[in-house]
Amino acid sequence: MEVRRTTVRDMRRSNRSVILTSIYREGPLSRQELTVRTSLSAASVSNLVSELIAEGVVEEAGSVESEGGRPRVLLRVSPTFRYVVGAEVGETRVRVELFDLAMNVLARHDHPISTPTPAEVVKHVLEGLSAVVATSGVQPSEVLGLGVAVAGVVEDNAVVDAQTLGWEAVPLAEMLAEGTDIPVHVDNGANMLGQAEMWFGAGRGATDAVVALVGSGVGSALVAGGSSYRGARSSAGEWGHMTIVYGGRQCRCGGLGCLEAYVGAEGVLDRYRQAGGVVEGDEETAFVELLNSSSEPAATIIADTIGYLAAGFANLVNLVNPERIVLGGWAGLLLGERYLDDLRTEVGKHALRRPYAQVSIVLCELGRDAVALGAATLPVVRLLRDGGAVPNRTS
Amino acid sequence: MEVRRTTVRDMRRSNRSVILTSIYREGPLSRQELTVRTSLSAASVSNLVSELIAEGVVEEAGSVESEGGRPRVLLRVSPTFRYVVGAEVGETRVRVELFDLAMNVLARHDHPISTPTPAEVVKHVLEGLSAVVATSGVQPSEVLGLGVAVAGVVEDNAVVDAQTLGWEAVPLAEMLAEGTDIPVHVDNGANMLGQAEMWFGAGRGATDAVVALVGSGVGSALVAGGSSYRGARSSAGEWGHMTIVYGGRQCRCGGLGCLEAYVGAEGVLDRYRQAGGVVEGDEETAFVELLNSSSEPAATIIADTIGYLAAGFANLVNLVNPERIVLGGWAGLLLGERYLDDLRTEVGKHALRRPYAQVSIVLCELGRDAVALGAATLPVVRLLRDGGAVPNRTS
DNA sequence: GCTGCTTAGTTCACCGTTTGAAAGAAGGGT
DNA sequence: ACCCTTCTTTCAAACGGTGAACTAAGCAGC
Repeated sequence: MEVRRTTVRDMRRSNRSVILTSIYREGPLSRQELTVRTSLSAASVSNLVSELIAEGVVEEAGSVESEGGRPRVLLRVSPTFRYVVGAEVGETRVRVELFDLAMNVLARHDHPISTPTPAEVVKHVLEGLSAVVATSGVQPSEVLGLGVAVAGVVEDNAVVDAQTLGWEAVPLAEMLAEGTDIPVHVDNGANMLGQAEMWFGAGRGATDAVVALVGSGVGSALVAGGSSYRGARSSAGEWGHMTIVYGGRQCRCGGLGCLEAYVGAEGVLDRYRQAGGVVEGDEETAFVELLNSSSEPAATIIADTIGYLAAGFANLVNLVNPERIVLGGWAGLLLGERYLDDLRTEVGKHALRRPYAQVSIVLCELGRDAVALGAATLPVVRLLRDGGAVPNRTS
Repeated sequence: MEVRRTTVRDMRRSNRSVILTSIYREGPLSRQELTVRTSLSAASVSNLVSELIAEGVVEEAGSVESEGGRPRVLLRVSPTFRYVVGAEVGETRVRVELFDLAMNVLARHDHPISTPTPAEVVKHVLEGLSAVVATSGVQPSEVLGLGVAVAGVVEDNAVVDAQTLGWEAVPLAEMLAEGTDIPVHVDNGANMLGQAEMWFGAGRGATDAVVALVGSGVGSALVAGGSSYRGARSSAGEWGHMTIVYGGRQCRCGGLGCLEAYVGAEGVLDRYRQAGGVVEGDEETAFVELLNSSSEPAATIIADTIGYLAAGFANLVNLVNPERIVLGGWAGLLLGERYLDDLRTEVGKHALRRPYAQVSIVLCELGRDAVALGAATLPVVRLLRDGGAVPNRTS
């Protein structure tokens, strides 16, 4: 029932946000087009836009001739108004990237890690932040915010639970804030990858979608009504541990018959070995080898994997009725590149006709390096929501 | 990205809506309490409330002494300001009920049906509408709206697909509107039952919940962020056809291993028969008999059913991270009354620890007759959303 | 009954916001 | 030079929320 009062000032902020968001998300637009899209009056658009231009958030970007009359002046969010930094805390590295508001990478900094403590991660992220700011030549005061993606459950900017890192109840944002004046946002890695795909990849234009990530493990990001859905306590989207074979294979989560135990790369290779298959090397090369193998057990395992994955997709289709499912993750991409059509038809066998007919199943476009990009959108989201009002910090 | 402009009049409507909704949902409140809850100024609350009182939407309802000062005057939505009608189009009957705004039933009208055509349903609903209006003595102009619940997928007030009725693409609201001046809303039956539970039953206070309905078939209503989630095209919540045993029992939807094939009453009885159990009578008495049986096969079937249902619940818990799951439907209630604790512990075996710890699993409080009640909330929702502005009709 | 105290609700001048109408600006055509 | 079209800005008017001052309504103590 979260209804909020509105005051006369909220109105202006809200309309600034509407205009700024339109300009940012729907490319260069003229004031005229803005009046149509936002259904604000031309007077208000003019008023608000001139304010945004005066503040430097928006700039004019050429003009386009109209039908016989005065040409329209195009507006865009000034890419260099502010900059944003995204960080990916992975299992093997900490990557920090600095972007302008058009999301061009201006600097990158990687640091290898292995089973790091929170303090180490904080140190590496802050080092990376300093490094990318320094190499890009951007003033620290021009950095709008730092978004950090972590592989774990994140509640209120704190990492509540990150099993792969062995973390529990780590106030990461707070810890980072002690080392920088730049506003810090922390969020879940899968959601950030999903966010990147939704804004810049295969999810563009969709409002109800699922970004399904299949790697060694399996997860997903849910998008409902245009924004990320996190459930009651930020842990929604745990698609990998959905029971799909009641009483089936043991999963590392302790349960039986989880989807992850069948379609996660680890589970797939394990099933392959049990079927007599032989694989060597690290997980990824082994997985590729399996996919390229022409042996009988390999073919069976792959077909079964597609079947299980299809059932997992069908469960999503039935339950949340998305308009689009975006398949990603390194193993998901490897599978999808080869068997996307099979997957689609298999989903049709498990899903209800109507929602199946309404969903399109596509592959991720951005690859797994988009996590930092997704994280960097966090400050941008905030900028757009606040209508271009930037927190004034002393720096 | 559905962002909307705000005008100075939207503001007033929005704030009227905030106040009216608070009064309606959070019981009798004083102006003083409204200023706190809505964070509006006392001046605005006073202003808006006096307008609402002048229009008759809100009325004063006694007063409560405060700590030593002037007593607070309690406000409530006037139960007799307008009336609403809810209709349930079931498989065996059309029930129409008329409520005041406090949702007291003032009149009821039932009509038995069997495999009816759309035209017949329209006729019976309109007859029921006339009947309840007549017997209650309410003026037709005082009826705010008619909500109709149908067992099928409803998109934009039209029944898109109702398999049990054999309907496809039936513009039900339009057809009904030809026979009455009262505004008509049509929606899915499971969602309406969920809505009733969320407002008046076991779902009160929750913002992220699932109402799980187990009868002969299995369905659910999803509630996300305080309002019903319908997915991209209104068919979200098809929980019953989630694959839970890959390659398992044939389901009537055509798929294999759907949850419904294991925990729907039909599926349960079928499994019982296959295990050598003998049951007689109609489905419901047979189901009760099975539950009351002390035979070995019955015990096994029941334990298995709880297990499957738990896995289905766990999938919800993992995927959508609700704060509450409300179990209903006639079979669900029969099971839940006996085995709710077992069910809870079984869910714990299939779900991830964190989201499991955050969810509470409870039983429906309203029984299955609440469908019409839920449908009747549709016009109320609209009234609250519009801040008490009623469509002025000539009647 | 009067006074003082406390809390609830109302009135009013003021500020900020959107808006329609009118005016202005910028191009093309003749 | 003039008119036409289309985009953009200016301006007075209308409207809504707010803080501050004010009124209302109860209680307690004397």
